[in-house]
Amino acid sequence: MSSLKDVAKKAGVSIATVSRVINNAPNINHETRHRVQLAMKSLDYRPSRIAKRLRSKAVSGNLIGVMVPDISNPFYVDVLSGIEDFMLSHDYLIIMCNFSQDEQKEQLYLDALVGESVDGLIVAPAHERDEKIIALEKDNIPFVCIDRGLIDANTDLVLVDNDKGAYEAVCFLLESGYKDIAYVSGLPQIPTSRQREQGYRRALNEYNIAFRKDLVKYGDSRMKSGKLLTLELLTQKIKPDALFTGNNLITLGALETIAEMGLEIPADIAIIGFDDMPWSSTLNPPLTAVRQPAYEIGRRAAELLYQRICEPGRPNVKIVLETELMIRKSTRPGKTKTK
Amino acid sequence: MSSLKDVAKKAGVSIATVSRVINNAPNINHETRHRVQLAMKSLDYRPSRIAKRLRSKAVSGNLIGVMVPDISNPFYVDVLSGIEDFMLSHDYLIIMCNFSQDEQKEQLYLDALVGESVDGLIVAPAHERDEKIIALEKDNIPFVCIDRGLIDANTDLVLVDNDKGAYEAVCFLLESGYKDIAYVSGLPQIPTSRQREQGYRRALNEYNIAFRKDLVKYGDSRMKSGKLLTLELLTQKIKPDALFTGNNLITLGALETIAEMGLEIPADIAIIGFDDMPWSSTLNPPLTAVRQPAYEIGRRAAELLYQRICEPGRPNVKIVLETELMIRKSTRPGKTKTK
DNA sequence: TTGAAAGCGCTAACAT
DNA sequence: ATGTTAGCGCTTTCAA
Repeated sequence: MSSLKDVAKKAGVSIATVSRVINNAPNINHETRHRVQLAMKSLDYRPSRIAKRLRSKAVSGNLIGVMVPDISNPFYVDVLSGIEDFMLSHDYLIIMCNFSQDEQKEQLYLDALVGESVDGLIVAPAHERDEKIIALEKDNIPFVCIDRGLIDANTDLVLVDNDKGAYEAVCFLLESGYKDIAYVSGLPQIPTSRQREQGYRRALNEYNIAFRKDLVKYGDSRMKSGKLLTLELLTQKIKPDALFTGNNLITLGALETIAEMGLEIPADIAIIGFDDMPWSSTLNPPLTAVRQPAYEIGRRAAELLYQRICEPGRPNVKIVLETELMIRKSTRPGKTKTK
Repeated sequence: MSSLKDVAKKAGVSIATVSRVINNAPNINHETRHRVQLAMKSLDYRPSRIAKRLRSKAVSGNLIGVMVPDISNPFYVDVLSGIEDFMLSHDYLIIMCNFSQDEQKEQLYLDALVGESVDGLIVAPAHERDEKIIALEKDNIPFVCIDRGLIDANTDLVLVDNDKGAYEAVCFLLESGYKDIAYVSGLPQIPTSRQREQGYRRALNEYNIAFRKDLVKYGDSRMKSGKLLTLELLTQKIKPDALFTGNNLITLGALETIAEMGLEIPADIAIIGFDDMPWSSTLNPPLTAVRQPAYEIGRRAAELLYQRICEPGRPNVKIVLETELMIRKSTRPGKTKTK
């Protein structure tokens, strides 16, 4: 790899001049610039981003970190796409960290990211009291939270109205005549799990249906958990007639149990999932789901981070995006209030 | 952020000594080491990975780049997981680059990656004559290819026997009595697309079924393309009675068209997809698919890269993993040779 | 066992 | 309009 020095020598100028043409500073002789550019071409010069970052951290090092809890979750994949699209167009690279909802792994990654002198972070905190994330403020490294807010810190934040999304889904179920609606939750320490439960309860309440403990099951937020929890639900004495599943992976797991038990949707059991997926309509039957604008979340978060990097002092902003209930066929039609 | 200098001052030693305890060099006074460690703790010291990388590129900079053509494809997500799991345990960070099968984007990323002085790359080349990748050899940066080999270069390579996987799938279709089997392909310049077509043709040949041009459709490798191509296929004069789809996204698209046309699987049309997905069994009906060990591919590739970083001179190795036909319900049973 | 100092590739004063 | 130079935080001789 050739360096500034090599280019300078070849072009017969000082390294400062080369640096100037690279960052196209004003006041450069036209002919000089040309000569330098030629030298760069012929040497196949590519600037060292790390040297640049090491030298001047004020200015863009063009690298950010993204911490997601689960890369196998299509939701986060879409978020990542949104982040990547925005960042690429600003010459930023992304270090992807998949911390698997494991706080030790999270800390490992955080330290490494700091060591890389990233310009900023986009993070889905493990939970709302995640001091490891809060600590970033002390280190003065810009970050924006996605999906999950921090309780003791005022930060940039992009998420969705989980309570409302859940509320609408459960109301829809209730209006369709379902009464024994179960909620298959993810990890209760994750804010979204609880906000969605809140919406669920709010809907029940509104329709004067008593909340029943045995109809809510907590697990981790993965497919296997959804599968197991659903099995529990469908084999206990009081069986639900409808399932509200806490995220897309849980939904998939639930679907598997339902299929294995030979149950029909919606004849035997109805289901609405939180998170829509590109293939939701190809499921059996097409799945009714609460759609989060995942790509948009990512894109907005990236925008916010970029702004903050450029202008560290600006006030924090919280962006709440809307969910959308995608009504398909996993629920029996009809507004019959009688079950 | 505190630096070596800060720690050195606090511990009352030179920065060289601090560096030594960090890299636990031999010959350090026990008491000194302790003092330094204390200082590091109290200052919350985290080493600058970029300074390290800048200084000594021979030794591990602990950063690699991964270039995938499509992060929305669950196959690559699994590959990424495999890479990440291995690399994390070796203190490596991953810069994720999603080049979207766009060669300009690919070049952009490649340059940036070189600028980051990554220790190595894991790449799925855009096609088998991708000179941008081959050029990495000149720059002396280690890389291993996944999923797609390079034709003019001898490299480390991890992939699957695509020909065989396709062959088995199509044979299975043939044995089940299907005769007009279509192949919904991805981009023909991608080696896997062609290898899978090869397997398809080989099977046809074996069963004395003439290859028919109008039963093979090429598109890009995304869901929409699968959807469109399938629509073409199912509305043309000679309709196929079975579909062999070139990758998971294409499969999903095909499924969508089939559903929209109100066709039943396998009664009206059979389908086998290349690539299995975690939710294949929850599809309607459970999808028969050619499973690639994606996670394993990633893991092996990471291993290979790590080895090569440690021992640049070792001979190239090519790892060919086996596919597995996951027989489920998207195909009509029976060995009837009569259609 | 420890320290001093050079230098990795770059930017940003400061000179000229 | 261009050159000189001092670092950024680290590793690594070379000395002591």
